[in-house]
Amino acid sequence: MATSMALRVGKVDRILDALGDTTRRRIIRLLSTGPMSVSELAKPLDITVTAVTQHLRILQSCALLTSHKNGRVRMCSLDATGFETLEYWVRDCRTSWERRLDRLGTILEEDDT
Amino acid sequence: MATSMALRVGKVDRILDALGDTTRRRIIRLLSTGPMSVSELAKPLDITVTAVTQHLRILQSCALLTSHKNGRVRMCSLDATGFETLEYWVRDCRTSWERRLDRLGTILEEDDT
DNA sequence: GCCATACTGAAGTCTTCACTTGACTATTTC
DNA sequence: GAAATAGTCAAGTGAAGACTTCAGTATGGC
Repeated sequence: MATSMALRVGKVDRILDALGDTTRRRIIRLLSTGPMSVSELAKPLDITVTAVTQHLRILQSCALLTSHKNGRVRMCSLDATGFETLEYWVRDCRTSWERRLDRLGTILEEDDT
Repeated sequence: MATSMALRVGKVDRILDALGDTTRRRIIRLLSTGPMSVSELAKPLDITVTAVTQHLRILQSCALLTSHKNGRVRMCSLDATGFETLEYWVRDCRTSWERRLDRLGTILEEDDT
């Protein structure tokens, strides 16, 4: 990222930055089948537990994931909070210009490439 | 990205990769107020038109954006298709383990960090 | 207590990808 | 037709960040 970024990024930006990585998406897919520990995640992903921890921190910081440590084992599960935030954004994003289309649809016509 | 990636990525993966960039999100926010040309986008973003074109290609390849060239001017607008795909994914993702929580909620209890 | 297990932290490497520049191809206007 | 405008293409640069390794800190079992 050559752009400034990180300077006052909102919730949604942090969520989309987090989801913009293959490994983190794979973590989410794994967890959608049920809670898993750090090393249980590392195995199928075929990366070190350190790498997993780093991803967990990011996913947790934008409320896509929660974890609680039980003894020496950290158990991870998905967090609805972040997904709800994202869902609202996507819907807003879609409807905002669908409304515009409705308004204009009857008035204008399009030309194609 | 040090991971292999790009080897058989699905629609949603492409969408989330696209949205995982600040500039592309800013393009989407600009377009949510109405269609704009390439150079109209470049101005507020404060990057070259070349850079904008590159982002447009990516956004278009995952159906977040459509454009039609009218003379020498390319007009860009958002495309509902990609956003719908994403909305479904987010919802699925959320509900999949909310159902699990419902099933387990009455049976087990949690312990905290 | 001692060894194994489960994870965390700091520091370094290496790849990807966002952006630029410079040259080129339409279109529009005069 | 020349000049200006709008955009595209190819190639190169720089930085962000996804990994790794190695060392360190709990916790659990013997």
